[in-house]
Amino acid sequence: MAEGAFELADFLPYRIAVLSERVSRRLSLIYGAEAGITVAEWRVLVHLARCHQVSVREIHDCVNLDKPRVSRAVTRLTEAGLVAKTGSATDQRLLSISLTDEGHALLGHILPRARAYEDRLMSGLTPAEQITLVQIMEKLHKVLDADPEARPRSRLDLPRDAAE
Amino acid sequence: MAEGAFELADFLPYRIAVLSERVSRRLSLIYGAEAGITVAEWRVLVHLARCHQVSVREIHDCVNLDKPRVSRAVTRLTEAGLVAKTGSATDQRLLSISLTDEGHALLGHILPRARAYEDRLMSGLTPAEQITLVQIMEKLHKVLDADPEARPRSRLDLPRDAAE
DNA sequence: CTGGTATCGTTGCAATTGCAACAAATGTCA
DNA sequence: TGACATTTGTTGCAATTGCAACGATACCAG
Repeated sequence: MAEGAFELADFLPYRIAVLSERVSRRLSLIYGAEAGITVAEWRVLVHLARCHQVSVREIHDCVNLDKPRVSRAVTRLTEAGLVAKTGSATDQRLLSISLTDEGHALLGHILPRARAYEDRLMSGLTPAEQITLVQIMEKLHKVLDADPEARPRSRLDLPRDAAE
Repeated sequence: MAEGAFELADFLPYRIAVLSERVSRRLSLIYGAEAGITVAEWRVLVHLARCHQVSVREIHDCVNLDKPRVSRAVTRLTEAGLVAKTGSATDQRLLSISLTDEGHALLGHILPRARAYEDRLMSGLTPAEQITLVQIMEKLHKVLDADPEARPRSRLDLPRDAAE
């Protein structure tokens, strides 16, 4: 029985990967069709909407993209006029990246649709289930946090709202 | 308030993607270090352990990999001696792909570790939560099943054990 | 200052990916 | 039978990816 049938379809990492890819691909239709935006560019834009003046490294730390990916995404977004990058005055190494008006406008278009998509997903769950899902995902993260072999989490992905 | 801060870290598709990538990367250390196996090759091997004589298309249908990916994975696995591909007698187009003894041996090594990893993940959840997680993921899939824009699910990923 | 070290953003490069085109084999229908 | 569509597995190719190395700037100890 040690090698009882191994059901890939029941294997939790596989299940999560399949769901994740399906959810992501559907989402990418929204920002991909609306503007030729990739997932990296999407994450950068969204992050900039919140943190208005940030460096490449800060983005890298916050949205689960490696530095080269952020760098190239920012380059493309700059060429597309959605983002402006200016050198920091105090530290010549740093870039100060921010949304342009055009970038804000684009997000104004896309964010509502992204929210609507999330709402549609959520609508399949009861409010209790919505909370439970987040809690369970957090517990899985906790297991990985305790695993020295696992890649650490981005700072911003840690639970934030817990009572201090 | 229509543009109340959009928290990427609270956005469900992002959350799922981050967790999925973290879980997958940790898993890939197991089959990647054990043998230079990629995720595509891993899925093909596992599928072959269950379905002993299958074609490329069948694998493609079952493990959420596109045909070229399966084809190349099978090629590499064949070169590595883990898999044998023979032409079908009845239909010259079809390949009949199966594990070699060496492939079985490798899986004998890796599967217990994969199971142990899954168990470790699961150990962070109560038994009730384990069931709930699967149910919730299934509900999210259901939402996507109803969405004509979403990519359809693989046959094998549909819930199977439901009472007929 | 000055040499060594760390940080920042970029670039190179090999490998992977996704998608479409493709040849070969089979099926279909007159 | 013979033209046409379908299916199967592979290949081409452009684009993306992950990782390491790099130049440039800033920090720091003596």
